[in-house]
Amino acid sequence: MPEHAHDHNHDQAKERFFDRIKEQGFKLTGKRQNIVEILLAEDRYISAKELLERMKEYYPRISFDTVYRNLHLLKEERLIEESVFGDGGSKFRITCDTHDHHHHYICTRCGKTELVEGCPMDDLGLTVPKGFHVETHRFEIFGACSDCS
Amino acid sequence: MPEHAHDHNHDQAKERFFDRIKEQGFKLTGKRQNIVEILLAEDRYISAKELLERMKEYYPRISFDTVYRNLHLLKEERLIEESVFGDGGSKFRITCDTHDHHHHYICTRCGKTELVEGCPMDDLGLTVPKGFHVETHRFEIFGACSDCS
DNA sequence: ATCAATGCAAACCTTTTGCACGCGT
DNA sequence: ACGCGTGCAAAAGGTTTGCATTGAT
Repeated sequence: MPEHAHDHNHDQAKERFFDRIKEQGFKLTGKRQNIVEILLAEDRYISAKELLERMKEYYPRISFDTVYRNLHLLKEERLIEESVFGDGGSKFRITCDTHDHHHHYICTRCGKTELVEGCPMDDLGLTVPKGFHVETHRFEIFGACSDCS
Repeated sequence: MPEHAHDHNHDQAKERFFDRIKEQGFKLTGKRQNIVEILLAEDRYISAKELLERMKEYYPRISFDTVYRNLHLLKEERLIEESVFGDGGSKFRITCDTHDHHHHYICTRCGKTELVEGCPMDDLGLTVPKGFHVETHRFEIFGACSDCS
């Protein structure tokens, strides 16, 4: 893959996210663009706090409420994913649109992720207890990535 | 199983938990006993808030700090388990000592659990990414139990 | 021009901490 | 008697909300 191909894919992905926002009837504001850009460039789980700090570069007056409101909106639209880390705080990452349903290896140091192959709900041959109605599940593998080891 | 057998097992289990606390050099205070008793009787995930309310029956002056301090201690000693629910708040349940490592079906309404047979880390045949050092994992299945459906 | 999005401030909820007193050992 | 455990009060941290203003369409 040529070196500039990555940036091209990156821009393509960005436009796809922007289109999704507009299609859903939400305004494509600078802050929303900025959130998508940051999450897309980082490609890892980052906290609302870190996101806020990064956004202050372009929007010095931005505050937590705007960040959270947009994160909730983007999550509703399934453009980003949320995970509650060990310390109880949430972090967010851009949705990997390469796969539909998936799970992650998550680096607890830097938030970087790798896809898990398969899903325990499909592959584990589970016997769901009688009368139990499954709604959601959570499968996450935490540890240190190769860079952070 | 005769009707009183359950209570007998229950008392046996209770004593085992109390012994564990003493063995580790911690004082067996009334509040610690009460927490174990409540969690043992409930046999489901309950929040610090609910626990506090229940304990007020016996200890009207008890406050959150004591509840949390004891929950942390009991969790350190692996006598209880913690799970972060969808709303971001933690809930706690007595450790099922019947199995060592395990996962749960968890009712999001009442907190009741059922054991999951097997563990995705063992049974999924995972190929851990090169350089990734696995430390912990989380696998939980949420839904409505037969009582709450 | 319209109505959603934002900034500000304040509230909210869960959880944690410092300190002096009380209780299990 | 000793020192951990507890209550109180206050703070911390992350997240949410009401309201007036700004800005994308």
